[in-house]
Amino acid sequence: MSKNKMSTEEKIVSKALEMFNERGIEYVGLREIAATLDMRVGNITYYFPTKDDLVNRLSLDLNRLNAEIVIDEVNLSLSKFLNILNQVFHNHVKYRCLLLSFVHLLDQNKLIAARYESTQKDRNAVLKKNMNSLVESGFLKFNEETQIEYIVSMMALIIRFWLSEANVSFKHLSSEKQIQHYLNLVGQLLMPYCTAKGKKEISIYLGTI
Amino acid sequence: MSKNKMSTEEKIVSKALEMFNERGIEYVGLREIAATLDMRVGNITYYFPTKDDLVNRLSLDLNRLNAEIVIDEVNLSLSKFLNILNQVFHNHVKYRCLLLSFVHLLDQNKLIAARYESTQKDRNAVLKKNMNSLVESGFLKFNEETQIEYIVSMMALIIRFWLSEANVSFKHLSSEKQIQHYLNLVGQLLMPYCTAKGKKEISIYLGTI
DNA sequence: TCTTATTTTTGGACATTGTCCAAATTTATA
DNA sequence: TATAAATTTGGACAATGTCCAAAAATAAGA
Repeated sequence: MSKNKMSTEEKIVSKALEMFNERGIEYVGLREIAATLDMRVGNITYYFPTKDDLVNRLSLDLNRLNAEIVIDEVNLSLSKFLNILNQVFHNHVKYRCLLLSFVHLLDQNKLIAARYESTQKDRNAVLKKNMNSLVESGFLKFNEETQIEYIVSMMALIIRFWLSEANVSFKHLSSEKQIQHYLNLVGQLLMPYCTAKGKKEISIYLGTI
Repeated sequence: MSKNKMSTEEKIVSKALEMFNERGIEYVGLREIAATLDMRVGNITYYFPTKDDLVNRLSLDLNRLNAEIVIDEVNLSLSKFLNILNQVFHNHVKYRCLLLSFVHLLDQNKLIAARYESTQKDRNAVLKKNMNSLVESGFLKFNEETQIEYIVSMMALIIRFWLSEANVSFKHLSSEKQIQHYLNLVGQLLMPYCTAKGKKEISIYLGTI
């Protein structure tokens, strides 16, 4: 992280993320970022012609970070699943500015909108596949297909907006405590559809974090 | 709604809501609103010194609208509860611009933030009281107190962010269909904690909307 | 090493934004 | 009708994202 060997572009990206996270994308001007880095605005627009391009870069970085999370689909357990969610939530905190501007970004930033469109269906499909894996390994049990759809919808809602809600309702709590709370919600969401084995593992996982 | 007998202030509020809903609060300039109403910006700032004041006015209007919804706390049933939620969701659609900018408004608009702070705890308390009413009238049954807390947390999340998610995931659906979807989610959320009587009423209510 | 390209950085312009205010106009009051 | 108050105007201000020609710094070729 030593600032010396950072390229100009890296410096801009890094500082922009820092300031955006602190005060919100919409409320940090490019000139402020430039001033902090002791350069002029035009220099930022040399690397990122528009602010949307800069924000899009951050969005790509978050995507890459999330893509690094390995999902063991064959041997999936409930604790592994919750652990993956835990990692996703931590990435969200690192790029919190994006999640807090989620709605506006999607109908303002064409670049991000286009990419999101193509990945969101995949995400829900992966969630659904994970639930089916957990059924097969005896952690979950559903009576109807609609119950899986319901669980997936709820999870999608939590994953997309947990940080937004935490930001308005649990601002006084640490990120760690916030994540704990929403992991707990996911656990309780799954509870009614757990086998005895599943209930046990959730309790253990939630008890140890 | 005839435009003639509207005062200047009413015209501004009405047109601002219309344009904000259409394109987002942050992306509609005061000069655009003024131009549409064939007046100058200064005229808007005469009634609303800052844009925040104008937005705050809309927020107050939404609060008033929601306050008009009558909650029969003594004879509450599940269908009545879902019906109330239905009305709230319709009000949200009318003031959609506010809900879509929810996060930013709360850490940008001091006026709205202060008011929200004082009402949000009440709202959760009301939700909790409603759940207890539904237990007493034999619609719901909880084994532990934590289950009620969980249900209330989930409902709060849905109520605050259903419109945001609908805006990114179900843009192609009509508002009516969107509301239907999220009422359904609430129904399925309650299902595992329903008595036979409760299950029946939810099925009926969700089957008829 | 000197010259020529190429990349990077600068400084200033532009239209637009929210905010502000003195002057002009309209409306109400006495 | 004369005076006071409320409303509307037009123009200013600083800050925003975007853009571009010229200057500076770096790399490449001789």
